[in-house]
Amino acid sequence: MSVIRLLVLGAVRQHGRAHGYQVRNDLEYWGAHEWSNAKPGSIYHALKQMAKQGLLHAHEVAPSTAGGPPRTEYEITEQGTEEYFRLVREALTAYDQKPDVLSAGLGCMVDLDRAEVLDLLERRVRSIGEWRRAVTEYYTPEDGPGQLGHIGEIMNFWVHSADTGAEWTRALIERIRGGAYTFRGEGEPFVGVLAEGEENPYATGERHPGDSR
Amino acid sequence: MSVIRLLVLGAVRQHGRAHGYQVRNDLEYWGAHEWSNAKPGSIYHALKQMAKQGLLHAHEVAPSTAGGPPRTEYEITEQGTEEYFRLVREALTAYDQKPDVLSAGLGCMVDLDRAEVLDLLERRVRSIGEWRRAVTEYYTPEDGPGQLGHIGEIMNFWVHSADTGAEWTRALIERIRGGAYTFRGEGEPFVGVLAEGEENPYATGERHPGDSR
DNA sequence: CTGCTTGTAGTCAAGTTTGACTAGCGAGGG
DNA sequence: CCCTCGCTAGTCAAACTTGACTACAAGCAG
Repeated sequence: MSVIRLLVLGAVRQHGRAHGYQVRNDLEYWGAHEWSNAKPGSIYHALKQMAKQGLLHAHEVAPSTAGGPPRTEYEITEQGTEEYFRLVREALTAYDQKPDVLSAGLGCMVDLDRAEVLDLLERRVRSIGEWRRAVTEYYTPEDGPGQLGHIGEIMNFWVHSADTGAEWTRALIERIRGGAYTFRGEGEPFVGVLAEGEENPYATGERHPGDSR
Repeated sequence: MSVIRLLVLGAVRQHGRAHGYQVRNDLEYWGAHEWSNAKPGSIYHALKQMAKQGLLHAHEVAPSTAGGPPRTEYEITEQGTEEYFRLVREALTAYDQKPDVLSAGLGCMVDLDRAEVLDLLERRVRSIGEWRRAVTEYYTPEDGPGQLGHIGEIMNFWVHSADTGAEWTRALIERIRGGAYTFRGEGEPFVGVLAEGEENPYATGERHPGDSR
């Protein structure tokens, strides 16, 4: 499960056709540089790699309109779209303690039907429950939990995270069931990418890592 | 902040002298393969890299006593010990939304004084608070939070994680203040590594990734 | 005593991530 | 007019991670 791939596919897909810098800006707009490893190097690498694997189609394109080196534009292929949906579904369902995966899934969930998202999130809650049961059974010695010493705090922390994660997911399910947000097939979708030249209202003000000095 | 480095340094340090497979087993004992990227490749790589950097001293040692290729034993150097403490402190203090970092910090916290750990955890709570303030101010548009659409759920999720994380940390502080666990200088330390040949009671039963088939 | 499985110990190539670096263009100051 | 700054757009080497693979020894089934 690569978060970067999911995010990049999602960004390219919403644009129809996008170059690397656009993707990079979208991810910043989503705040992805804060909660995932969405750095320029990773983004450009993911684009190239997925183009090589046929998930994206690369158009070698004109020298950029606004200075800088020539840029390549990408379009998502049918295969890429399939992979995209597979990744979104997985991100919403699987509990792997990686918060970035869920975050990315949340950003992309409106590309699915409301009903399916609800189903996936229900699954998520169940899978958290199963995980919790497995862990607590496994790491609870017969002679009481004291055996583990401070190492037990690690287990305690996991379990706490799982519980609060499940609780949050249930609340999200209620919000979505209650009609929040606009999902696939429900009319005008929420615009989650920046148009060409549009400025990012959530720009961090931090310098781009690519900038020298 | 490399979790692997922290874990590996911690394991080698507790043993005094350890070879790769021992470290690998300790990390499994701690459950680290579940909540971090502690795979054999990463572990051996970290050992070699840190040896190259002078954090560990490598003894090219006899062919293994129990089959398999000859093994190298490692000892932590003074520089490595410094780095170890730096990493533990950082892991306990910094809030970077990476649960594996905190987990590793918890596993190693007893190598510090009780008072210092309490101080570090208090800082952690404060730093979560600051982070929360920054995020909520930043990502709350003037015209109400509805602006963000479903993207707002990502922020919501972060903030929820931060809040429950702070709550858990406060509870941990209380447990430690209340006398739980044995910290540095408080007598017989909890044995957190497996002796040579000791079996791991928490072995996953899953096959080692290194095993063929 | 042959072949098969299990356990010990580690290597390797391929893929990914990181952080620093390059390079073109326009705006604005001096 | 020249020079620097900041923005656009991307590259690159070095480090790290992954998952599959190697190799040796002991146990044991037939």
